[in-house]
Amino acid sequence: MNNSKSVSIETIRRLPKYYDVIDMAVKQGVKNISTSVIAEHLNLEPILVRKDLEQTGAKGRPRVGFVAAELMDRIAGSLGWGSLNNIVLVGCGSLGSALLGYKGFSRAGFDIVAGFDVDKGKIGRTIHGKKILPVSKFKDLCLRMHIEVGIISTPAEHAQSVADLMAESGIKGVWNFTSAALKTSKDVIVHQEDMAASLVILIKKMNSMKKEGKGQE
Amino acid sequence: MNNSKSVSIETIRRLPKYYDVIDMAVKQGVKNISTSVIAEHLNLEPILVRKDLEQTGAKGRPRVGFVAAELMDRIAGSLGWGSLNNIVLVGCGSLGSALLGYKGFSRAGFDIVAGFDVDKGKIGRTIHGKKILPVSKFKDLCLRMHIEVGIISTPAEHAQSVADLMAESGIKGVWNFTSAALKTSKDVIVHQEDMAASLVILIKKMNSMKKEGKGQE
DNA sequence: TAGATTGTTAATCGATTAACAATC
DNA sequence: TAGATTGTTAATCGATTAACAATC
Repeated sequence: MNNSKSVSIETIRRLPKYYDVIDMAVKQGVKNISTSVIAEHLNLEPILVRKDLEQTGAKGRPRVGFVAAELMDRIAGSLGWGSLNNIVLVGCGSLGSALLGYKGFSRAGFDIVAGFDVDKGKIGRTIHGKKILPVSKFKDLCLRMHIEVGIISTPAEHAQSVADLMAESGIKGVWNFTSAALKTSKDVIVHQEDMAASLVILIKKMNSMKKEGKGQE
Repeated sequence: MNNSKSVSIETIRRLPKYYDVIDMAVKQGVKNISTSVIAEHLNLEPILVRKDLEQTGAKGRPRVGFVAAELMDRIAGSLGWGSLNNIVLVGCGSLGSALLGYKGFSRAGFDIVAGFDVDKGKIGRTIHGKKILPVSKFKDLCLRMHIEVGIISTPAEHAQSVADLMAESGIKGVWNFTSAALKTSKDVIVHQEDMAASLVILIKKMNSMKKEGKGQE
C-alpha cells in the first residue's frame, strides 16, 4: 500500500521483463529463481538485476535465490499493478482500436473505460468490448469518473484540440500517439509516444553490436 | 553519410520532439530558433537541448540561434532518417494492422514491405496499402530483400516460433509487441515493447509532480 | 556598444558495475 | 563443511546541470 520507495524509470522499464521471465519459469515448475538466471535470459548483468530487485523490497536467500511467486508479487506491487486505473482514449481509428484491445493493459491494472470519436459511423459501436462514445460526452464522463489519464490517437491535426479538451476535463496525464507537439499548461504531463524513435534505438543497438563483433560473422 | 558521432539513447528519444517543435515553428514562419525556445515548449532545461543539438553537429550563432531548416536536417541525419530501412511484420491483427498504417514510420525512412499472417481470410488482402502474405513466404522474402528488422504482433503464444523463424531468415533485430519473453541467440537484438510500462512511467511522473506541488492546488 | 545566446569546460548527480563479506 | 548467491559498500561511468568565456 505504501509505494514510497521510489523506483527509477529505467528500473520500471526492466521490471516487467523480469516478471515475464519469472512467469515463464514458474509455468515450467520452477519455485525459486536467482538473479543470474533472470539476467541470462535477458542478456543483462546479474548485478543489475539484483539492484533492480532490491528496489522492489524483495528478499532472497543466499544459495537459493528468490521465491518466484513472492518476487512476482513484489514486482507487481512496485509497478503499481495492484491498483486499478481508469483511462480514456480519443480517436478510434486503427491505432486507437488496437489500443482498445491491447491485452497488456489489464495485467497492469489499466482499464480503458471508453473510446471517443467524432465519426458517427463509429459512435455507438463496440470495439474489443469497449463502447465508442461521442466526443461531446467526454468532459462529463471524465469529471464524473475522476479520470486523470487520456490517450490521444486521432489524426495529428486534431491532437491539440483534444489535448485542450482533456485539460479542461481534469486530465493530468496525456499519452500522445500523434506526431503533434502539444502545448499544455505545466500541470499536465505529456508523454510523447514515438514508435519511429523506438525503431531507431533498435537499429542503433544492432549497429553497435556489429561493431563490437559480437555477431557470428 | 558518416554517422560515426554516436548519439546517446536518451538523446535519440528527445531529438524527434525537437524536430516536431521546430517543424511547427517553421510552419508559422520562423527562420531561426534558439535552444531556450525549444526547451520552453517541452519543459526541458535549455542546456540539455543545447547539449543534445551539439551531438548532431549543428552549429548555431550567438544572439541568433540555429537556422531552423538546417537544424531539422541535422536532427534527421543524426536519427538516420535519410536512409531507407525495409522491415517486415508478422501478425496482422488489430495491433499489426495499426502498425502497418502507422504514419510516423515513413518520415523516419522505415517502410514495412509486407505483413504476414497465417489466417487465410487475411492473406492476399491489403491493409493500409500493405500486402498480407502467408507466413510460408516469409523466409524467402526476407533473405531475398536482405531484411534485418522484424515486428512481432501475433498472439503471445506464437511469438517464440515467429522469433525462431525470423532468426533463420536473417533478421537481426526483433521488435516484440507481445508479452512473451523471447529466447534468441545472442546475435539477435530483441526490443521488448511494453505499453503498460509506458503508462506506469507516465503515472509515476504525474505523481512526482503532485508531490513537488507544482500543480495548481 | 550592450546583451543575448552559443560553445566549452568543470561540477554534480544518478545509474551501473565491481568487490567482497554475510549466509544459507 | 564448501560453495553459490545474496546484500552491502565502494568505484566507475555517463548523463545532466552549472558556470562562464566567446561572439555575433
